[in-house]
Amino acid sequence: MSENLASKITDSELEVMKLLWRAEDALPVTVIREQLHESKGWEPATVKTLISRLVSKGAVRQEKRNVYYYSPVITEKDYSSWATKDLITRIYNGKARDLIASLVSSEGLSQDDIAELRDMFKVEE
Amino acid sequence: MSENLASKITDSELEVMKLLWRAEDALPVTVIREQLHESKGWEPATVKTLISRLVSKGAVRQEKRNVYYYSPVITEKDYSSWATKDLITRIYNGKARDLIASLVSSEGLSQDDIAELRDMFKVEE
DNA sequence: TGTTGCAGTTGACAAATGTAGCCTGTCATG
DNA sequence: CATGACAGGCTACATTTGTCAACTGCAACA
Repeated sequence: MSENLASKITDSELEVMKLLWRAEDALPVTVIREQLHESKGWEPATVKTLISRLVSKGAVRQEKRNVYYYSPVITEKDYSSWATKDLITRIYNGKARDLIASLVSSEGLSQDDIAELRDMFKVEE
Repeated sequence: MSENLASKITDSELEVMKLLWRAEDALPVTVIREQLHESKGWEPATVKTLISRLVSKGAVRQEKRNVYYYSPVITEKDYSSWATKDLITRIYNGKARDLIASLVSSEGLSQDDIAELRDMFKVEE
């Protein structure tokens, strides 16, 4: 892993981040816990651990009200940009266009996708 | 991590794979060891461990000559396709075009890249 | 006011990962 | 033939990650 702030978000932690990103506002543990129990079957303790780790890493901020409320520090956009760049660095020798070339060749894209992309690049003049 | 064969290749192991991918032919440990000592400063033992793990995982095949020669089972193309798809699944909600949109917006692509891509999509009719 | 519930904190523990040493047998070389 | 280098196989050990339980204190509620 090329080192960075966003880097250290692990797969499990990412699930928490996704939740926070989707939320309008800061969330109390209660909500996070419930949702991740639903979707992932994680026990309260597990969720608490993940949140704590994210806070230590500076990826999530806690805000004191009656009870702590949590909100993301790292934005989804920042994170996905970072992750993408990381992939490109590690696997495509730093060449973004190699990534796309790979996508285009290996049925990673549907015909629709390709059409859409063609438009995208047309407009993007 | 979405599970798969290629999945289990770790960052360190990937360095070994890259070497094998670049090689025309199967390589003896000697060569692998030397190169990774150069580029990564890894001790012989470390390299041996990585190779062993790759063999157990079925990502690398060993072929007995005087001494074992190693060659990749998983191709670079397969691996990068998998890794890319994995990124898309995990971060872009499975939508490849979101990945590309992200690249286009967040200066992940140079003007040259974009021009090149436009051509790519033109031809790719 | 005593009791119960849960947020926060700490500790735990197995599996995976990064990194590396030791031992043994073989093979080339003196 | 004796010896030294090194391949292969096994072991080791710290750190990270995935999962979770136990303890502690506050706060609501009977």
